[in-house]
Amino acid sequence: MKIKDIIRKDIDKAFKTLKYQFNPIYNIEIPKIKEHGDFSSNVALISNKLNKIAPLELAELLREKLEKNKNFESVTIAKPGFINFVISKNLYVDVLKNILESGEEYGKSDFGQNRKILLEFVSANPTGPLNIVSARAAAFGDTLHRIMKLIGYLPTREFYINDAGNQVEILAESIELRFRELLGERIGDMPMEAYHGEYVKDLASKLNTLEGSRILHMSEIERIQKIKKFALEEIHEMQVESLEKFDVEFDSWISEKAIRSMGIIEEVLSYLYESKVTYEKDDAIWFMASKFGDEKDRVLLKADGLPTYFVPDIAYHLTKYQRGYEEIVDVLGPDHHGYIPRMIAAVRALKYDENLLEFIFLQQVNLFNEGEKIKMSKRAGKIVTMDELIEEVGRDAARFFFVDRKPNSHLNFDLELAKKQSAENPVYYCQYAHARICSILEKAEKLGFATEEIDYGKLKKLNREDELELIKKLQDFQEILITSATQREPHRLCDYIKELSGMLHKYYHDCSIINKRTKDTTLARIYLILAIKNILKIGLSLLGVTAPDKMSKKK
RNA sequence: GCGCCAGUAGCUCAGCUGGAUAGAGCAGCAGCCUUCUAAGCUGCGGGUCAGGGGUUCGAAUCCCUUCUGGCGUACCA
Repeated sequence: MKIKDIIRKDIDKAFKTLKYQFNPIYNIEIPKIKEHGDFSSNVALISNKLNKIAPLELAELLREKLEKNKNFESVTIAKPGFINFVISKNLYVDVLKNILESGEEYGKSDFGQNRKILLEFVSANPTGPLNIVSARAAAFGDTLHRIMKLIGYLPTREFYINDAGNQVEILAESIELRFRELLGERIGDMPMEAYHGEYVKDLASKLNTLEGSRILHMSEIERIQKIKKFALEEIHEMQVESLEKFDVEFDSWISEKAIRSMGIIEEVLSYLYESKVTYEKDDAIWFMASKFGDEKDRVLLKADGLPTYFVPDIAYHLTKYQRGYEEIVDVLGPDHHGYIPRMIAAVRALKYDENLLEFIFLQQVNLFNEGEKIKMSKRAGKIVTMDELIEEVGRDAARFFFVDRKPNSHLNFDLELAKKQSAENPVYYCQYAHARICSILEKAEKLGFATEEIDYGKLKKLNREDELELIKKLQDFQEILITSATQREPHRLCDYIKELSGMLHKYYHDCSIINKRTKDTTLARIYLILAIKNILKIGLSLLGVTAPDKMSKKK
């Protein structure tokens, strides 16, 4: 049980003995200032309005009740009506014991109650290599997934492949042009709308190896079909490989083509027709999105009779509901927010619960090189790919860096800086903390301190203020996991790891852990850093970052 | 024009969903290696939380408004 939960229980109990109304939505937090105790609650302030009693008086009544509780060393009240707690050392010891006993399993909980959550992320167009934005999405989504899984949710990672649209046609045509060029034809300049990246040439060349010139003898339709199929497979494989390098896997790949062929589109359309929320105008079929909160109506079927992108997307979202997910999370790029109202409108029209559906926007990634912003354009072929990024800064740094900020903040990434100053990247700071502990443990082992069997009685020896602060920090880990998952803000975990690492580095400097003369204290300290190591390792692995035992020395 | 996101130290960003004296990391300056790795630690300077109103015991956080930046506003996907 978390310390905060223990305190909450005690406060609730104390409150019930008083004859006052109380507001259960109060906070328990770790105050910024040490003088305010280990933990602090605003329960008296919050409940103030429900009663005709001054918050300070109410706090005093509570204090009198809580003071007798053995969980607390002291309970005091402060200014407007805070109640501040200094907790008993037994609670600290319990925290450490718990971490050490659980080992790598620590952090596991049933908080999520096996709720089925769909996480859709990346979902990049199958028209080229994954770019930086996809890399951010991959790191974000995957970490969120790992955290959710650990705390008892049942999350599914899903990638939606837009393999049925116009852009695939254009890709195939681009490849064909490069292919003809390869065989000696003069093609002149590539059309504006074509894909210009080098990978198009690579694909053309591979196509040549596989098929040779015989595909030129096929009919136009047959040929484009052939190239499309080839390109989709190749690019899919390329993307999967990039993701693998990033240590990101998906549980489910859903193809737009498959959705189209499953009859769901027809299902959606006929439902909408029957609900009388469509009409015909200018030879097109429209959905009355404005009746469901969107700013205007949207086209479902174009004048040429083909569905817009919107329709398969509705169908896709329908499958999310039909598959029984209790929370549906779409992680989207910054340029898609305009389409949310229409998707919600569609969900409403289909009579599904829009509250299950949630959108997260990852803001754009601005790449800088030597202080200059790099313009990216997929079609023009000017693009820094995910592979290039991993190549340059490494997987650990890239993953950490992408998760280490709020999702809806823009991300400025200076490649040159990341390369030059890789040693100053926060990820090294955290990894070093882990490696540092390993090296202390190595020394301890050489000196004959056994760590296989832990004598929990020794933990009482931890008395230093920084040691208790460290334990306090450790006990916060589970809560960080929960808020990271429920708020969809895994950057909180990065912050936490950075802070814990900082505390460890400082502790290392202020206190020599191994001291042959005070064996018991040394053992207790070893147990403490073992617990820290455990948390660092778990935390880093949730981020997809390695926790090395050694760092090679900087020269 | 309308909509979404943002605006916090010179730079990059946190700020636990309304708490007490707003914090890190870079960059700058000054120190710390015979010791468990100096990829580290300590100290100093640096702020009108974009501006202005409001809500209340209490606001960087919530509401209104102005300004600035990014993105969106297709019978493209």
